Amino acid sequence: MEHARRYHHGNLKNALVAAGMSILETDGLAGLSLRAIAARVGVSHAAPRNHFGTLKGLLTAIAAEGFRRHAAAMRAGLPPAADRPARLRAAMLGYVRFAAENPALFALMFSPLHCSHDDPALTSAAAESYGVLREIAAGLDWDKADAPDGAMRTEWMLWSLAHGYATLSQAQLFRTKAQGRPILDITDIMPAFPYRDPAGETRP
Amino acid sequence: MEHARRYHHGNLKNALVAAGMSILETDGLAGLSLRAIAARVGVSHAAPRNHFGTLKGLLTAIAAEGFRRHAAAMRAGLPPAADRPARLRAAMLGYVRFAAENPALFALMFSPLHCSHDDPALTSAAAESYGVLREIAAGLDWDKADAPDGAMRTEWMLWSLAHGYATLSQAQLFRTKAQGRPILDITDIMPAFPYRDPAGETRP
DNA sequence: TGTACATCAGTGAACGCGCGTTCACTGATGTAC
DNA sequence: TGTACATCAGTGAACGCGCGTTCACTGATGTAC
Repeated sequence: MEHARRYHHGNLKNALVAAGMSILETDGLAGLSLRAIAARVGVSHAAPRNHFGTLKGLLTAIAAEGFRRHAAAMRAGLPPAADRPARLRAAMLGYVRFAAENPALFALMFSPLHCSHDDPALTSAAAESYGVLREIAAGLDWDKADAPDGAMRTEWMLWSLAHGYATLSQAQLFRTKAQGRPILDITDIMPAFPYRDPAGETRP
Repeated sequence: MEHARRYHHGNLKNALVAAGMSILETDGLAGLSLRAIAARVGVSHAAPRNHFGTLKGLLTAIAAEGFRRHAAAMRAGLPPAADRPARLRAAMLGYVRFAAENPALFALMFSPLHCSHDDPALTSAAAESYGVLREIAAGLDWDKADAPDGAMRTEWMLWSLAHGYATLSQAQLFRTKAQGRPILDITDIMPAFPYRDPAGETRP
């Protein structure tokens, strides 16, 4: 079979999302137009409508895939469950590394201008990322761990730290003037939270 | 004098920045075009060129003004210097409140797509905000305070926490599913850092 | 196994829009003498 | 105090572009009988 151009693509929906990812890598968020995505796949720019309705729908699907990869990236480097402080560090590093390696995708994922954050597929994909930190956060000891919604506070605290660090280092606004070198990684600004229950080796 | 439309505006540079602010409030970041800004002032859309060169120059100036207001907002609610833990809380709350009240401006300020983060005027305005946290961070005690670049780590840690929280709460992606209510404010996710040197009342 | 037909997933042309930039120009301002 | 002139800060028209959407259409697929 000659692999000839067929009228029906067969897997256009996924292909469009993949093309979007590829454009984000090469041209950044500014180049991510409906026409550019369709062209990358080699399809009429009216075609995406059948699968995503509007541009925002397509961008939202790309962002959702971004969250899935984000979660996977965080999980990828996790050491065995026994050493929980090491797992915490690895997850935070994974969060930041993903943002650094996929800046445009990362920006898209959190941009309400580009995608619909109330889309169920997007929120459930985002929950995958969230879930990683939720696991990590369980049993972590600090002064607000016993307050109402303690577990939720812990998750938010870690998430905010990672997200803020990732965003700010990308903006490159706040490097030290004195020596012009940035802080090396996020673990340098993480308080040393001990874990307290069963499995924990404790000293981070 | 009839206040007639004069050929020369007299204060166009500032007027354009102010118009930009106003558009950000009413129409958001998506509505912030050169033509829209010029129209708001009542001037030809070629006029801004004389003062800002390109659109990006104008947006950068708006972002710089944003940082100045951001710094002012953080300083506004600060209690007297004696109660340092209270000052810390107030500064962090101010950071987040500013972002919540000016979401579009806040997004612009940190968007490399829209403004030039290497512009000297912008970085120096940003340093004003940074300076507030630097003050607050001095003398704060935690386990990395004595590490190399301890002061810088402290600033970054606070800044990341505030920025991450501000951004994530705007995205509205990560509210608790269980009860659907968000964490109330950033102090709920701040570790209780004591201060340790002279003026500190210590217990936060 | 064949045929009719509904449905689906594409095409390609056209629409209208708002955008940032450029350009020749003109009105106003300020300075030198 | 008056005049010439350079400089500055606007105008408005035109340019060309890429955008998302719409629409009538057509080729392919799948299902009923």
